Amino acid sequence: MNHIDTKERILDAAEHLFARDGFHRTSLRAITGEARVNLAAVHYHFGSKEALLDAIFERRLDPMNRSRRESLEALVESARRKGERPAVRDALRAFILPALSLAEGGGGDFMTLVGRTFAEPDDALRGLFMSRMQPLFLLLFETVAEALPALSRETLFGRLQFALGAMGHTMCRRGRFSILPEGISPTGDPAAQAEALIHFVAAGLEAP
Amino acid sequence: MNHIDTKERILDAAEHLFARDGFHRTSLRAITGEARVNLAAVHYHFGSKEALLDAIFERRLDPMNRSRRESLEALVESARRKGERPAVRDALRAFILPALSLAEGGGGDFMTLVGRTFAEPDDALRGLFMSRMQPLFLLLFETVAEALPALSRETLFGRLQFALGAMGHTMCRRGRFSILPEGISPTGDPAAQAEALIHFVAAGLEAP
DNA sequence: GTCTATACGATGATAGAC
DNA sequence: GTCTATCATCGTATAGAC
Repeated sequence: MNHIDTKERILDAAEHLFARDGFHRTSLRAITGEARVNLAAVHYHFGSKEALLDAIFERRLDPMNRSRRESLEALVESARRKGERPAVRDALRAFILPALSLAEGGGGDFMTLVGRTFAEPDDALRGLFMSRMQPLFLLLFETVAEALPALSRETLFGRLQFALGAMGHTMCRRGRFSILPEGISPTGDPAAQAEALIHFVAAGLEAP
Repeated sequence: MNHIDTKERILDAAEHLFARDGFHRTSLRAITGEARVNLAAVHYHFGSKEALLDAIFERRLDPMNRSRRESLEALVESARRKGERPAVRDALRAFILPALSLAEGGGGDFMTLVGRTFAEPDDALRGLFMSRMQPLFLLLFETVAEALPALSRETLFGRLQFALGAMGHTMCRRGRFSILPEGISPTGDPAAQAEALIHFVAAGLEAP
């Protein structure tokens, strides 16, 4: 009867260790050790190490993306009612703020894991993440296309790739900077950093 | 007497396979198989799988970064002589064009590997790359700081992180797009894509 | 249905013969 | 310098206890 506890304990331990050490460097034995379950429980409940990662995504990403979708659709609808175009910044905010909320509400490990997986060299792992993100990326693309009708779809697509790269890298590093010029102590405020990111990306997308 | 050939053959095979399959998914046995050398030769010549990756970086990254450094220093010097400020776009070009040249001149595998490592979740691997890049990143920071004196150093540092994220992600993916909206067939011209990237990033850095 | 014990092939690393 | 042999550890698979 404690199979739910077992699954949740495995998910919690794996989320924490995958975020801290990366997928490939985390062994199933480390996960089952931290979760205090048997090694074979992972394969019984999830099937494989990769499927365990997928289950982590399912648990947190799907609800977060539903919230993002609702915000984006409300933004487009509201702009249409007023006969205006949606603002690029509002579209970016609808995409970024749910991630910020999750990160500040105890889901910091997960957001680090998301950023790492978006930048993942291993296409099999990246595919797990991207297949859940693709519909939302397409919606973001169409929303920004409405906001910036002067850009060709090809140009906008290229710029959105750059924008996602900047956003993914920011989420992935989450304040862990590798290079620090003399006298720089970066702000630790995630909300301010999110606004700076939105400002940067919006300027790039809106470039002539 | 063929130890030089052995080292070079291992480096070539490892560069190719690390770029194609990623570091963790490439086994030493696959590398030594392709290079047609004994498994233990890797540890004799390089010491470990990680040290092999580091040797790959040393072989290509150090010459490329010397070229970047010369371009950046020439840019700053030329602007000072004319009593002007360097242009953000020129600084970005000095940084990006050597990578583009290498990619188009047969070093495509290496540039893919660089992009992958910049986005690498494993801090040990990422550190190998970052320690070689740090001096150049600092020079890029100081150059852009001269180009944009109105920005505080904290603001500029944050924006440069976003910019490096966009650049790294672009190099990492190198035309392999995961999401393609209806009717989009992205340009395959690397030079045009590099200019679009410079345009995007410059707009973000120069935002008010 | 849940969970455990145990074993399998492959991996990175190492020691020592030549 | 090069090679063979060997090691601990990895993800995975399965048989069987409760």
